[in-house]
Amino acid sequence: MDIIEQIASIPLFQGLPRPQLEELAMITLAQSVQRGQTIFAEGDLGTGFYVLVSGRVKIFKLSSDGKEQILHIMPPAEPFGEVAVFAGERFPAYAEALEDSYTLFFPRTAFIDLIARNPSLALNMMAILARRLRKFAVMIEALSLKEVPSRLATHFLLLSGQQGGEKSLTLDISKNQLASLMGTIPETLSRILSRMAKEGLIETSGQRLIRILDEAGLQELAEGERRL
Amino acid sequence: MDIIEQIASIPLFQGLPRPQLEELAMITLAQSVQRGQTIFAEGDLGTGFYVLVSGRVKIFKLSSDGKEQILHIMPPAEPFGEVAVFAGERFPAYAEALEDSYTLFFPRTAFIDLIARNPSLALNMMAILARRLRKFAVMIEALSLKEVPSRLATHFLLLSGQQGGEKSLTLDISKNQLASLMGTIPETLSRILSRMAKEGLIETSGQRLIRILDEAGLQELAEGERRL
DNA sequence: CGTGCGCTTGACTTTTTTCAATAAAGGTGG
DNA sequence: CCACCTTTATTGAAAAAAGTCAAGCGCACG
Repeated sequence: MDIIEQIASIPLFQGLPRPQLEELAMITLAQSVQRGQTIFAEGDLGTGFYVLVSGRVKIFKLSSDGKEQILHIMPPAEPFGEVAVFAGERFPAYAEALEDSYTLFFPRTAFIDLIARNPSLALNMMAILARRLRKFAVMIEALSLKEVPSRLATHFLLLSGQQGGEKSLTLDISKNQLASLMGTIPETLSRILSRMAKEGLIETSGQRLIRILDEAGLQELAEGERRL
Repeated sequence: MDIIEQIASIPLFQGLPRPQLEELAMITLAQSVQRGQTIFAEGDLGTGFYVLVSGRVKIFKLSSDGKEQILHIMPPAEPFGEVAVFAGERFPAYAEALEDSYTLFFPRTAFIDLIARNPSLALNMMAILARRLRKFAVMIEALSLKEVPSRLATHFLLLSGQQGGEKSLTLDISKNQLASLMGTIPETLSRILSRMAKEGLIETSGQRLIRILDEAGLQELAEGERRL
């Protein structure tokens, strides 16, 4: 697949006329990154942003004692690092490839220039930023209002919802990473999972498969009306 | 002050040519809200967004058991509710006036229309969204990485930094609300404040004045290198 | 077939919350 | 301006939740 096609298939660029896609292709830098490799670090100069074409990337913050808090796990087709382009010059978090990945890099100035000439691109971009804000608001609520079992139940229900009500969930990250995403540590996560299983809410098979057995029960947990 | 001047003084609309300011003024709805009054509720249809002209507004989420998590305290000149305009049709949180306030309301369709014709407005809007994302990322980090004393220390240092290194801070919200902002409860906040005072890190006078006595000590707390 | 990393489990400590009672502040109306 | 009343803040004791440290298991990978 050539670069223009790749660009055209990114939701962010949906609706852009052909000539501007070509223009984008001219300024794009294709980049392969290996699993575990850092794409950018917090504080780095943000001279542009990335779009993930294939693979998976985690965006995270690091505390002074080295613990990491995952902010996003980026699936393909999502832009990342774009906040630096609009809000300031420095990246506010780290980005690291979880798998061998392939990204496109868009330099800041050329991109801003393009936006200035293309309202539909601007609207796409704003929709993406707004959606992300919404997701963060949910995360903040979850982190601060609820205990870990509630957060976890919320997360499972959300995943299940995203997968069309599917009762069998495949975690796409390790439990260590899930713990970080939930704002806790692996030990606590592990204990809570086994308590959930003991109460017949879920069933785990292998280390990445989770089956929801009692959706209503999880719902109660999520809302704090029940405890383990 | 007439509406056009009010609009022109809002950073979001910086750089808009006069005719478009006039256009905006035509579609704007001025609105007074009293302290304690709800401006919109989570789930309400977002037919537009607001800009705060005077007063203060809190944006918050409510858990099923009624506890609230404050997401923002909006100062004058800031837009709010704009996420609904770009990401979907429903407001993702509640907005309530903390003081008697005065807002301008901008209907969604007319605003999107204007953006489509005005790149600089689009860029302003993106900068605001991006800045907000950045702030949320910091909040998520704080909520999940640190214990309450660290979060509080971080918050004080941040406030002090915003006020140009000023050592005397005036809280612009009640301690109940500060507790919610820190993701904890008033009792815990109260205990931690008194421990901070006992250790000579801060000094409180009245219920809204805090003086930083030992900045380096707060710094250590914030970074988890010290405990109370 | 062993080594390593991720995951689990147990005992213990620390932190935070809960519940309840009291104290202080701020605003209101006399 | 004061007394009252509501709201907001503080404090104590006990319970619960989460984190730390340490040890052990198991599966994947070389």
